[in-house]
Amino acid sequence: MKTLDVSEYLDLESRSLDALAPRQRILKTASELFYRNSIHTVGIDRIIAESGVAKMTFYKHFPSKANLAATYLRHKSALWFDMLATATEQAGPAPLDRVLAIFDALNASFQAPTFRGCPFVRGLAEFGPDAETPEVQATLAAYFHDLRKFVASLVQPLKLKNQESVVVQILALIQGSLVNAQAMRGGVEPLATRDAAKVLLEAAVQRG
Amino acid sequence: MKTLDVSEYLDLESRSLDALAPRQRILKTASELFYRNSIHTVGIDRIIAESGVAKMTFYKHFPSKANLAATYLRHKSALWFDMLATATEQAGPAPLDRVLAIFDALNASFQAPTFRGCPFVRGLAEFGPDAETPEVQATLAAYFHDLRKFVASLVQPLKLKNQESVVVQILALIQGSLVNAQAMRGGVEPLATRDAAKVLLEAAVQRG
DNA sequence: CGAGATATATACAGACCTGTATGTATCTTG
DNA sequence: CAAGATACATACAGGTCTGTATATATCTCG
Repeated sequence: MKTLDVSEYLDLESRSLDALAPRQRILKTASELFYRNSIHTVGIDRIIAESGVAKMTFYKHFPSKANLAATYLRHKSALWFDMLATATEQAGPAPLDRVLAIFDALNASFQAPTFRGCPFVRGLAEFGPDAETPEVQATLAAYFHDLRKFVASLVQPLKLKNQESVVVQILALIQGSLVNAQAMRGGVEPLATRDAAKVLLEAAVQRG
Repeated sequence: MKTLDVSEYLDLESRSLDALAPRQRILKTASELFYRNSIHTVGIDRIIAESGVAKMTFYKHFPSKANLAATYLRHKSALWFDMLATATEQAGPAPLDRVLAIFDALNASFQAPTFRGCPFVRGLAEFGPDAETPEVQATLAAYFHDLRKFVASLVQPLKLKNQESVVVQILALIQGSLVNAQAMRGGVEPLATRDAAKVLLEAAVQRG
């Protein structure tokens, strides 16, 4: 997992727009618009208008829209991994609890009225393999790589024989619960995927 | 599950382009372009050019691009449910086998070099709640509703106490394995989610 | 054959897109 | 205070987008 400078991203959420420097104001506005709608349906002009910034200022800070999109994704990734680290650490030392804390964190984020699914799955949908935006695609690939590494680091202490399979199962439950929450807002048993992860982990532990 | 006329969609895949009537030719071309890339990044002009059809002919058959997008999604839905029905029926009468057949079908489709993830998850990513395309959004909602009903109909014979939770778990594994396959092409244990479904179903049966 | 439907070719309107050019104001800092 | 960096406002170039208009050709079928 590459280290990432989160200083740029962390307090973007709490501060109000006009208390931020132009670059942060652009990033905050773009982040909300990109996530609420989609990247392709939000134009530079709208981001500039809503962030109250001049066009030249925008292009001084972000050389292209693709670079802004990649920065937005890195921003979301930093926030998400920060939340994951906090949640798993607070869950105590037991590996099982730490993995299950992921699903508690997910369920909490589903409650937000602004929840719109996983930014990275949605990014994959918009920027497929044929898209000519290498920075965006590299950012997406890095996220999925890092998430897998993170889950593996939580599962690793269990010393399971088939660790790779269990990691893939947990990842599937994570992504699947995100899709479920996005596709059927509320009409879904919130604890179901958490319970599933518990059953799978306990079964894997028993098998050794 | 609403009945759907699949006659328009079924043999679209096998026949060559110039053996099809204009409407089918447009739909086949659009389907491939939309799925390989995305809906927003493929323009009407490109679909017209590659399907070898005049612009007026296109707008005679499809009143708008949104209508074509919805038709594309219905096309994908019909193919997918048709494949699911075949796979589950061929799996025999045992409910467990029938559910697991879903994952065998999924793993088979992951092998195709044209695989690009779930068209409906990707559709959600492009057409969020704020998009002004009611036909597309209704088609997406119908798909997720139908998939849930389908899984429920497979689980129902098991007469489980917590059937709703098990259905949600299976759905999460389905969507999660689709995301995994799209995000980490090949670098994933193919049988992991199938095994997970088996463990979860057996545990649920034991609990009654 | 002949008429109506269907498909074709091409041009165009109007809106939106990303990115640049030009010039002015404000803010920081030595 | 003065100078350089930073941000502002506005206009514009060149491209793409969806959808329409106009006129011609081909195909079906009574």
